[in-house]
Amino acid sequence: MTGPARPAGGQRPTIKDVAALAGVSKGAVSMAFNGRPGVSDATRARVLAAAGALGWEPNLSARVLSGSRVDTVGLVIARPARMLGLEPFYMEFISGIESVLAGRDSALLLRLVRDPDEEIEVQRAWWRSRQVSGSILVDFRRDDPRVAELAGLGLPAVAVGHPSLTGGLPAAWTDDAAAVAEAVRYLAALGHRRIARVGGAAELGHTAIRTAAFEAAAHELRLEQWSSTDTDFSGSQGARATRTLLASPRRPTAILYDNDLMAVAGLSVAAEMGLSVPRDISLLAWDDSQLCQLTRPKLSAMSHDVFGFGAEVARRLLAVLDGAQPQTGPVATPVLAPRDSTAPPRR
Amino acid sequence: MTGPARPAGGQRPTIKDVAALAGVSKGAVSMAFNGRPGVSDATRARVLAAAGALGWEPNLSARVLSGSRVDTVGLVIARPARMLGLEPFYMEFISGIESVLAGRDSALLLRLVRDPDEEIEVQRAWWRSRQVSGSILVDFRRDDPRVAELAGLGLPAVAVGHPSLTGGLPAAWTDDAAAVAEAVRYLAALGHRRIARVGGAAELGHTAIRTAAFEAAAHELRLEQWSSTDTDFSGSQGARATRTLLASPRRPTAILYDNDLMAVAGLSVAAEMGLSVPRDISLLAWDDSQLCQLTRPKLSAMSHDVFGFGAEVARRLLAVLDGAQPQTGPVATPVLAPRDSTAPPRR
DNA sequence: AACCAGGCCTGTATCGGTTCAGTAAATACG
DNA sequence: CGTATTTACTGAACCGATACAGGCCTGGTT
Repeated sequence: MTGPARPAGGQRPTIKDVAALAGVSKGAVSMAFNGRPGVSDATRARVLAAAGALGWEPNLSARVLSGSRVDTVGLVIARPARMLGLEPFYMEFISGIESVLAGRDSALLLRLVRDPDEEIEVQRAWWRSRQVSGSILVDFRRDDPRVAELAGLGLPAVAVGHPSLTGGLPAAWTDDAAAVAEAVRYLAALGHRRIARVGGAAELGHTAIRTAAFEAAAHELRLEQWSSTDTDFSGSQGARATRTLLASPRRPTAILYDNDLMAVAGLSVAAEMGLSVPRDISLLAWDDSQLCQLTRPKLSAMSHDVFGFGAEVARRLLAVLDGAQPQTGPVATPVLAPRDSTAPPRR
Repeated sequence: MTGPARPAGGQRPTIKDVAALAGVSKGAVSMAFNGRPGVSDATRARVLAAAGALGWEPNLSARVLSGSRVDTVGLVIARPARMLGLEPFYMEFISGIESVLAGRDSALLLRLVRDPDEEIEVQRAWWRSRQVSGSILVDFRRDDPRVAELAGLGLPAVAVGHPSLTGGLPAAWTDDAAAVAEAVRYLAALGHRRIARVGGAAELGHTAIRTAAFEAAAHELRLEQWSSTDTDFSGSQGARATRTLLASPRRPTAILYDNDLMAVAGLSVAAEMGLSVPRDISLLAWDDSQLCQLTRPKLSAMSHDVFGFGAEVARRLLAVLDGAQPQTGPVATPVLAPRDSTAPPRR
């Protein structure tokens, strides 16, 4: 006994089936289901019952096609896959984005690519084919080609990065310059006069910003010696850079890292070279993921709320999609979380 | 001087605009653009030129609606956000999935939720509204409600988990039982007679499988003493479990962990308690992300190719979507990567 | 010269929704 | 009680693509 209302196996029901079962027109089903006025309470109830019975949910494509707003947010990350696995940053950032999107029935379309040009291709295709209603852009470079390209496209976007990098796009960023300055001042206040920094990827704009801020702070505090090295953010390069620093004739007494992972690597290099942390060398991490509290000694770090950062970025993008005035501004500045890997230098 | 072919600001061109510019009908544009026969080479060239000039890309929704196959793959991860940030596993797994999807112009729709019931809701909505053409399911539990639910829906899926957990769904898994057995045999061969295990989340099926395999191996090898503790995979719980173990009167001489993070945590607990690794206690990690090589001593680990695992799962799902016979079977078994955290026990 | 076969292209139906003008019935008003 | 207003709903147009039946050439056969 096959009910005529339920189409044959595998077939998903359409609005027509629901309309037939409820004994109304397609239009009425649409109004009822979307909570629009124009149908009586009784009819609305009948429609919802019919939809429930058939397990009907409006076809998203059809909905989008007929002009409804549906928010799918795009995120493209352009870093080598191997590098991503270990970066706690992104997963937490994504979690934050999701926490906001979930409440709005929006979804995150994620794509990992190799380089910025490929990202542009993806963003362009997504936008033109209407797969996304807006995008979140990360990892800006100096003179980032995405700025002009995406602005030209008209793709609504929120950029994660300092305005000096993100052009006219609505942006959100952490004040890394201030954070670096705080970090250096803290180390200097402990008495350190020779401070090194193991930075991130040279091509990324925020690395340059931090490097400049580091130099400025070093000058201002009249440090005896300082240096910045660039890496690819990986643990192995962090280790290598640390090894070089610690093997130099007048080695630094403190090192500032651009992420947690490299600081962890630095910790074992110090051990490997027979140096005690923080007695012989102070280490200061960046991001402050859980990792920092799992090492021995626990890592002091510049700490920020990555989850909240992601959430805020998502909120701003949704606001843009709602047609609100784009909000551009910094989010909370990373603050120092002093733990056991920093101390005054031995004299 | 506004060309009539280019619609006003912000408006994305449609197939109609392209047709007009190329001086042909919509149908011809469709054929030309999709490489179908029925148009002359000259016309095809004109159409492609027009499309390029306008920056036209077919509207995905319209395409899907009119019956074309477009693959969007869904992935829902049901774990607390805080736990995800530090799990290198997922990012690498996702990278692997992406590496395959990218070649097929498919995208990954990602959603993070709190619990399996919420996941079912999401999957159901995605499928019914045709947002995804298939899904990848992870983190199976005993009697997982998703099996029946999604099979009933008819959602094409590939399950990541042992068939004893994934019901009739096409599945891919690592042979954790064999890997645990190898781990225990290795430790026993080194001379360890008291071995403990710090396991993952009790509710996850693969944790149960590993626990059972651990017990079986312990029996088989007539170990003097063994125990398994469950955790939530977090570093802090890994540390706590380790502390308890090492503080017990007849403490184990070797500990096997269910992920890298907890092993790292274990390492610092050992240090904190004045125990030397591997002289006083051997530690063996699981997954073998980059992290294992950044600690001191370097962590021995059960190593597997998470990136490749993700890629294989994606390949199997795409095969299912292509209508091929679903492929169910294990992927490569984790193998031992001995490093510096395991050694014969002190006598 | 008449006919047929392809090749190339147009026109229209279709997918599954939303929207809106229009209509019929119910209610309000004078 | 007749007319204006409101409410509840229908039917058709439309979104932007694809698919397919059919029309018009051109060239080859008989």
